[in-house]
Amino acid sequence: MGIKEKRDRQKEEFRREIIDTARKLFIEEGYEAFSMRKLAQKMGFSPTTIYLYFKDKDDLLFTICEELAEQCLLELTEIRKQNLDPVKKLRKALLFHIKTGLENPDHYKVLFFVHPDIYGSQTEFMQRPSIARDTHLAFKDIVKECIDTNQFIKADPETITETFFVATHGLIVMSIFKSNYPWTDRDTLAKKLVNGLIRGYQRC
Amino acid sequence: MGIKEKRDRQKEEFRREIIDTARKLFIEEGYEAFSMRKLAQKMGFSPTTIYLYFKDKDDLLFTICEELAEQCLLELTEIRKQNLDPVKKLRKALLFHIKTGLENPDHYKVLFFVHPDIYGSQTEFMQRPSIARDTHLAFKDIVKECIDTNQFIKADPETITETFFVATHGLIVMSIFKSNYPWTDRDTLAKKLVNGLIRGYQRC
DNA sequence: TTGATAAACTTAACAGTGTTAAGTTAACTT
DNA sequence: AAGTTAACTTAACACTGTTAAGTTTATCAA
Repeated sequence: MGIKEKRDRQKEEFRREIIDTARKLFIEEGYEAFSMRKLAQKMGFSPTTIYLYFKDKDDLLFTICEELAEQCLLELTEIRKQNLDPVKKLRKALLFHIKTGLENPDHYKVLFFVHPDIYGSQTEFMQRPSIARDTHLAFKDIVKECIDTNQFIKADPETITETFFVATHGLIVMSIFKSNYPWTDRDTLAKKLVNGLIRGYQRC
Repeated sequence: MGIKEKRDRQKEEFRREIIDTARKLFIEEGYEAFSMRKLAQKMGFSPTTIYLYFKDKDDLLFTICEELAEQCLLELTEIRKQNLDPVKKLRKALLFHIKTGLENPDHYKVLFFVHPDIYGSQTEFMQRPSIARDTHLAFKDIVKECIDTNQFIKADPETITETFFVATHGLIVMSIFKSNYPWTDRDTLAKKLVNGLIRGYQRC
């Protein structure tokens, strides 16, 4: 059965080639201008061929974005391991989230604005392994540390995690979609937002 | 010149009819399913007719959304007038922003996710009158009040306004685009977010 | 080596989209 | 009544994602 395995590997390689070309096109042309036909042309294949490797456009785009999310998770795991004050870890993690979003606007758009229901309900999200789930859990663990060491006021870690997440998400999304906003320098605003939020939950 | 005025009025009325039908279709079918051709069919006209009244699709959709934004501004002005503690006013205003966004997801989507650069740069935004500008200024004024009465720490009102805005924006956007998120009850999260943020900027 | 089988890929089409140039009909003015 | 202008339509362009059906190519057994 050596030949079948070889074919499988070749198929896997071609899949990779599609992903890589798509990512390039996607970054070059941006979210709105990307199309399956353009991708096919760039690869020298007919558009239909791609459908033999990916269910549909969303499936392909999502695969690309999950690969980026994987890199983020790695960085986040790195921060968690550091021997730092949990609050400082949280600040780092939140600022990293913002930085990654701003540096990869197209990926971020796909990750949050196509396929509205890919992860399903909360239970489905938590049961099925995914990078998004692991990222969420990593964030939540840092928040938990802040609460357990009495640096944060007593509250539900899940709620606080979600609060932090939507806030930083808002900054990223606003910056990506309204290129002239915010008017305050983005780094300054990011710091103000993160510090403000943290202070809001810190014991004083 | 009575006849010309009459025609102008009729034209204005027809414009209104388009807006009203479009809004209905838009709310019924949602952001993704709306199309100029469907609208034209619903009105019993050819698609091209609409282009005699609106420059393009974005122009039409934006008109609809600005009308909703106008209602929001009215409510916001109402809150400002109330004889309340400025911090309480700010809390009310922010919660109202969230409420309006969640109750009008389709309008909110158009307002923030089509036509990325309609308002131009900061100077352009501040010079040209628009509902968006007035809303921003109303928010900023409440923030200013909080700082001037020494309830908030000393900081640039513009920066704090933007911080608050992007945070609440994030909650709305996340709720709209990911129907299964957040998992924490939306009202609870809205309160936690707003209270947390305010506490982060309050003197203690 | 030949014929059958299966995989890989393409053609052509469907059903849409926003938008515009050119043409037609209807209304008003002189 | 003839000319002008405004209102509206037809037909087309240039796209989009997606699929059913057909063709080519490669692998395998006889």
